[in-house]
Amino acid sequence: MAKRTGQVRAITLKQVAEAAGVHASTVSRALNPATRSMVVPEVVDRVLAAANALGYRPNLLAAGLRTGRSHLIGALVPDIANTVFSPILSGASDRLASDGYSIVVADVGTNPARHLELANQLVARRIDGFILATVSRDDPVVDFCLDQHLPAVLVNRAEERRRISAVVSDDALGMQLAVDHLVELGHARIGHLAGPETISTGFLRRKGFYDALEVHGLPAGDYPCEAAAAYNREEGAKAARRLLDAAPGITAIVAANDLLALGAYDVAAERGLSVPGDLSIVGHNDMPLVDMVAPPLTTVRISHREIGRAAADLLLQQLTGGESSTRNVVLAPALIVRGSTAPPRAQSRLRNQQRGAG
Amino acid sequence: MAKRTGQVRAITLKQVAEAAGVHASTVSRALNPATRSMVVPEVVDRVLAAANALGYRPNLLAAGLRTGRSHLIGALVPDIANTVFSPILSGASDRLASDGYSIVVADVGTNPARHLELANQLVARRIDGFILATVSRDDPVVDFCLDQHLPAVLVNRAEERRRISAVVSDDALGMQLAVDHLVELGHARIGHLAGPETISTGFLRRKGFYDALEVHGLPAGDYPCEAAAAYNREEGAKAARRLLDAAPGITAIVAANDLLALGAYDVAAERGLSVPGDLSIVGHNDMPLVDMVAPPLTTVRISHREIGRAAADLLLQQLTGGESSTRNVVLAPALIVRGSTAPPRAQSRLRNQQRGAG
DNA sequence: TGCTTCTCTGCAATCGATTGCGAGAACGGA
DNA sequence: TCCGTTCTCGCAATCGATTGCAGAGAAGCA
Repeated sequence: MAKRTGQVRAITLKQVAEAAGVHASTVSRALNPATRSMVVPEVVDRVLAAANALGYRPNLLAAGLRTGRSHLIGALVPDIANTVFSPILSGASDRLASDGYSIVVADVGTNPARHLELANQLVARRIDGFILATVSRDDPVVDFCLDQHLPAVLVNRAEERRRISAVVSDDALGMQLAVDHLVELGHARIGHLAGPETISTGFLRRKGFYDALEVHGLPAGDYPCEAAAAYNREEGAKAARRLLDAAPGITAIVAANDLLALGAYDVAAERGLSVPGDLSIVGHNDMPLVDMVAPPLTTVRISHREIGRAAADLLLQQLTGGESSTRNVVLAPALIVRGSTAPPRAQSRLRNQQRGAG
Repeated sequence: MAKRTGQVRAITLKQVAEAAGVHASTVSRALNPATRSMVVPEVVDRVLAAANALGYRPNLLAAGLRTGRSHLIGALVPDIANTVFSPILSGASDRLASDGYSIVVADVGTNPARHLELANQLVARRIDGFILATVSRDDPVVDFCLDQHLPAVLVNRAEERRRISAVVSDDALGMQLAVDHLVELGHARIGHLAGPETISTGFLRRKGFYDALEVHGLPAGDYPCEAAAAYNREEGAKAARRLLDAAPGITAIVAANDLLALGAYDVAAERGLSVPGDLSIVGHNDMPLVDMVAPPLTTVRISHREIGRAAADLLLQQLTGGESSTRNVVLAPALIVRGSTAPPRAQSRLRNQQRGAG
């Protein structure tokens, strides 16, 4: 008697048509606001009533097959669980949902060979567009989208030749804010804990850091910089050790990312350096909970949710308006001053090192 | 000359058939491992060669329409950006991807009216199954899935009548571990900072807390408990204030969630109570970075990624094996002892309060 | 050789919605 | 009354892959 398995059979257009006493094509037109004017109001009412009574829901697979538009957006992210990417997804999903689009997420991981494979899989699903949150500076998926004329928007990273629209945080401004803040506090010897060169933010923030120091006329010889192999605490700590070894005179570190900054915290603790007494540290991103660490991290805040929303906006414009001119949306970050930065103490670093060694 | 808009037209089955000199149905059979045996190897090779040469990718929309299986899984989560749900998604996505399934995420937010609406939208996409990460104890979507015979798996919460498979952490065990640890340290007056009663984890952890105290034969009168209105720091702080006001004698707090625990940190700081000297605090979940706060939080670790993976497993079994017996997978949490718990100091709370007030 | 049984492949229907085209009704003007 | 428009609506093709059915040919058997 009861169905053992398999869903309840859904109501189809044809059944609504039968119930309303009209042809399926009429139902289709009556239900679509764009074509509703082709049907007399009386019939529209009858169709709507029948559709409601039966609880009709159009089969989006069938509609997608016919129209070529699936109303699905593919999102390629390196890691869904990353606190940078998940708010981006959330913001984009929010914006897209209000226009009837859904997001299919593909966690591409770090293996670049998988990128194209997963992109192809999404194309096989006939997704209408891509949100590319992948991070590497030269990404084959970008060319892939260009070749196939697939609508796409980059987030967190712009395409150097500006062939694809992008939404990014102003990394140069972010670094400028960080450096300005430290210079104002009196720091003159500032080091940079960079992200990987192959990742766009790693590259751009490093450049931003140099440019920012330039503005203050600080001497080129005092720009120590070490790049971490990955954006995590362990690699941040390793790079921080190299940085402090290579440039023991620095009184402040600007990190390319909060996790790197926390790696620097670990190293400071190792070496008996107090933060911010002996060493000021600035992060980037304002991840959740960095206001709770000891000391609370001064960092550059980026609204990732906003980035996601803006990316969705750009994509929708491409999809609906046919707006095809590529453009970059640059969102301004803000410096959040907390407890990890303070004026430098003269000689304090040395004193502490001795105390730590004793 | 160049296409102004619209994607490059994709290769279809028919084109492959033409190139291989066979009928489309033969191509379909040759490409599908399950039906490949119906085609002679020589033809299979020819078809595969043609498909590869043309770069053929089957249109999953068309296949889904015909077969009724979209190979899409819908995930309903309250907040994609939440550090609890994003690893669940990540784990599930990982597991599903290896079987050719993709995840469509729907951020349902807190508005329960939207739940059914979004669920319906996903059904219209002909998703093959649901992963329900929604949190409220009575969720209309559960009945919806049952009514429509839609395969579904709950995560982080079981269905009381066991009508749907679920993957959960053992909340009772988690609370037992926390309480055991505190009792071992010498605490006798322990309070509970509970989650909202309407949320399943809030309810179950509270129950687990009571049961755990019972095991140690601790008197019923000493079970102070205050429930937060939501799982966040602010509400956690409010509830912690109520808890400390109502039961000033407690020397330890077991929180239902890390964020609530951090709210308790804020209140401890407000009142001049040192953690763990005057007050030990235990969290739940082991969110990223809680090892970096001051003091590092002792908490019950749940592997949310593992939960996601297990949920995907259960769902795939339902989808492919036809395994329809509902079952609950219970994952064991682990206590991670860090710096926020210590033996109670006799009278220390009082002393500190006086010092704080002075 | 004649008959059955298999094996392989092609034919055509099908999934459900959309849409170009044309038929018929309604209407206005002469 | 007749003709040309305009407005509604139905017909049927279409999107691209899957699959039940049947037919062609080969193989097996007497």
